[in-house]
Amino acid sequence: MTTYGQFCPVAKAMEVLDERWTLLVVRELLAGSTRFNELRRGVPKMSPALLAKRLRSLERAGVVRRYEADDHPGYRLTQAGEELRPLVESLGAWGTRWVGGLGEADLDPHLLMWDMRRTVPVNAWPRERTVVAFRFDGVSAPVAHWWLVVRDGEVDICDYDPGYEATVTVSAALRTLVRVWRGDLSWQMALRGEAVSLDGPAEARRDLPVWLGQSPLAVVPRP
Amino acid sequence: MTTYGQFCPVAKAMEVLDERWTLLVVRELLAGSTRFNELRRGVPKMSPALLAKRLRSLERAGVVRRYEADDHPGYRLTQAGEELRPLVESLGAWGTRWVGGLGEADLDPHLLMWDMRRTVPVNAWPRERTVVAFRFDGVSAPVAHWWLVVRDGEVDICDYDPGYEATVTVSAALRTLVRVWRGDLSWQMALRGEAVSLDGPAEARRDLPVWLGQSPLAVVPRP
DNA sequence: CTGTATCCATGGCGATACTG
DNA sequence: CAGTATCGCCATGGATACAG
Repeated sequence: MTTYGQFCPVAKAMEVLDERWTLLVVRELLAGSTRFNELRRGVPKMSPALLAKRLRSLERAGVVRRYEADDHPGYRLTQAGEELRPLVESLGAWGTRWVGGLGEADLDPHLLMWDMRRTVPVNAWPRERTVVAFRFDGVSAPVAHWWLVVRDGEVDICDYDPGYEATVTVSAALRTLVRVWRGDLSWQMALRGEAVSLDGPAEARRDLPVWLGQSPLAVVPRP
Repeated sequence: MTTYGQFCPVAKAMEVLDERWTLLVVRELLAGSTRFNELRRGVPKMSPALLAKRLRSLERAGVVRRYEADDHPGYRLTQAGEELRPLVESLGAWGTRWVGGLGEADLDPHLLMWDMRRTVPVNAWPRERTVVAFRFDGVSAPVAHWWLVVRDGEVDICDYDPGYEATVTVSAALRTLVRVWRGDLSWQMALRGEAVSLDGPAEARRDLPVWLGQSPLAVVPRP
């Protein structure tokens, strides 16, 4: 941890938080991840060594506590860590409003599916098992096809065919679906312009935008 | 600017903001500084080359706009920059609550005086010229003595005797006065315990805590 | 599954000096 | 006053392999 040589609380806070990846790890913890590899999936481009290092720093700073339960370790936020929620939310709102341009490298389909997995409104889905297949155009084969399976309030994602027939198939450029997810583009506009196309029974096609919804930050008003 | 390879708005925001010093420069701009050397005084440990570099990055990111006026350049926040205010405030509140421990290197008297200069409640001061002298114990000679001069709603600080007689002299360990300023310790407690001693007419001694006040973040409730 | 160990290149950043 | 120019270190962190 490098220091600023200032007593200002903003500077003291940044000494803890300004290192690369730190607030993204906090974001994952705020989203409910606790296990090491669960955290990794939220920050896949971060090396495990660095994640371990950051977790130790955050522990020393009193933001995170490591615990052992059922013979497997886990991490949770302390009260100090939990109180970073408004800060991370501000950051997300600001990023939504003012940092729109996405590079090709930002378009990670795994992260999109992982994000859907944890925020999809399961209560809005049919009670019986429902499978949504995704086909991303212009993405290399191994990550172009994904499946979202919802059953009994449980959500799973696969990058292989789970064997059940898809209720709806969603086809779109990855960039387009990311934009819809972020709220840069509405479901309505995307479907009307055929930037996203759906395949399946009419009723399911009608309901799909409600099933998937959008990222929690999508509601942030744009400048 | 290093990237995270994530479309998440939190990550996109951090790409702009997570580099060392960046949010401290924004803090200075939010506090009203506009000129290059004025900004420098708020981040004295930052090299001018690095400050220039950060200002350019922030300009590219659309957070800051450089302008020319009266033949001298200046910097001001754009709307995107202004909207960082709640974020910086959250950061300050969090730092106040959870990052209390100050190292010796954090105790910079120049920053303390500079911070007072811009937030002192001038309307609470007498109308005639008023001088408060500071004597910091255990600080090397050239920065142990300071003067705060208030007249006609104008505040000035000097590190040399301005020639006018001091209305009140404040003597304290630098750490103590910093703690009072941050709100870690009340004026009342500090004066009662004689951690801070005042010299001057009774009325002025009584009013001094109101004249100086505390940092805006001092009101943040502690855990 | 939960991390460690090691290596290496990059470049960030601190320090200092200097210029229009 | 408002920055540039230059230098060089060392730490950051990316990559990969591996271990309990």
